[in-house]
Amino acid sequence: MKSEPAEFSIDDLAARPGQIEHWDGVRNYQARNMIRDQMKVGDGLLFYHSNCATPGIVGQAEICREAYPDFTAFDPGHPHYDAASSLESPRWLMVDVRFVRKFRRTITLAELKERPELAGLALIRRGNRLSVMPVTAAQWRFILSLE
DNA sequence: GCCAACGTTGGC
DNA sequence: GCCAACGTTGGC
Repeated sequence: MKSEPAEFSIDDLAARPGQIEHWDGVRNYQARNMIRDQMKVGDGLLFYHSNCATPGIVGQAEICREAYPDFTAFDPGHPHYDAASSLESPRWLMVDVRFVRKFRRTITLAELKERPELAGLALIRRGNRLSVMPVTAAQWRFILSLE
């Protein structure tokens, strides 16, 4: 799962009460469907810092609440407001995530790209800008071994 | 700041 | 349904 560290970093997550935060702001249908259909309590996730000096994977968290309406879409004053989403028929969903650990170092995007074992990783496939992407068990293990 | 690679919008 | 215009993402 991607986040711009200037907006919300892994350190921000670690500093939250209970080290839990709702993952709001996903406004892409493909990403929403993954949130809705695939994320289960206890699933691990890799926390990726995007749009920053050193983009890369910085740590690990886990899903602690399954999909529910993204309430930031209901607030006209919120940057993620969407008039087409309502309490009765919510268009956008989010999960809650819990901090697990921060890596000793950032596993950089450049490094991920040069590893043949990760050639199929959704994150590095051309043009993939989704904020939420799947990781296979083998990719997961390999990425953790890089730390 | 540039620009590729998207996704969305809306006229037709 | 097509597609041009536009907006966004995000690496570099």
